[in-house]
Amino acid sequence: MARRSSRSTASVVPVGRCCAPLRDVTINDDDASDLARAFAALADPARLRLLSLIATAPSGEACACDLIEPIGKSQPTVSHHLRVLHDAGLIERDKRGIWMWFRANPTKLEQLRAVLG
Amino acid sequence: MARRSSRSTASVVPVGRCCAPLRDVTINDDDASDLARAFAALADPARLRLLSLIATAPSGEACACDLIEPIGKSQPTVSHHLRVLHDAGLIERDKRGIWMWFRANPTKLEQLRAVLG
DNA sequence: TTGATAGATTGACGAATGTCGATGTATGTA
DNA sequence: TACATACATCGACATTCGTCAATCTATCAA
Repeated sequence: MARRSSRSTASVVPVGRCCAPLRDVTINDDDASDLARAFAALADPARLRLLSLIATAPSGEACACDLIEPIGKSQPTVSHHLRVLHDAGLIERDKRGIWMWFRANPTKLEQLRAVLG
Repeated sequence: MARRSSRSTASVVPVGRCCAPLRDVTINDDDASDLARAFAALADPARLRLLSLIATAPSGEACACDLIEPIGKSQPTVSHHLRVLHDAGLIERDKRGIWMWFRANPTKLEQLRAVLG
């Protein structure tokens, strides 16, 4: 689901292209690299907590300002992790006024689920 | 960390304990660390290919001897990656004669799927 | 314009990771 | 016994990663 603004909030990793379940077809090298990047974004406790905090937010989105304290790391560190999640396509972001709002990208999550299926 | 193996085939990370879907309940720090370790095992192209090669093997299992050439890395490197997958609980292993046989652990894969759901 | 606030970026650092050659350890065979 | 094979472990190295203090940029209000 895309964004087409020029200051794009586009993610670095394409969403929804790859792949069949790992057990169905042997994955090739390129797809493996793309997928590995996505899983790498999930390979950190702080990022899993961020994703969970965002995904469980009542409105479906969370402001960065509300994510720093529960994570217990510095603002630059949280900003870095949010960037990694965004680059991996796992979250989308939207600046409104001074605040940056984040929401989970269910399409990407479903893609990863499919690979493990 | 490295419980310097006895001969146990037990995985380091417990299987099937954690967790509810990330979007249902905000994950706590301990569960996030466990999960991050599992996803870290998937965060490398060589390991994803190994897992896929094993999971797509006609008999459901693959010998290490047949995994080195398709990965295109040295024998110690492949051995290392197989160990990481095993420690994460993603594959099981079984030594028969001279050969070490590996198969995917569907329970662990399903656990990770559930977290992303 | 000035000041305050939210968040991103930079630069530096130690820790963790991927890789391979060399070597060690089982297992099977002659 | 001696030797070959399959795999694991060790030691070393370059690269990547997580982290924070300092700094920069954008937005809004007075």
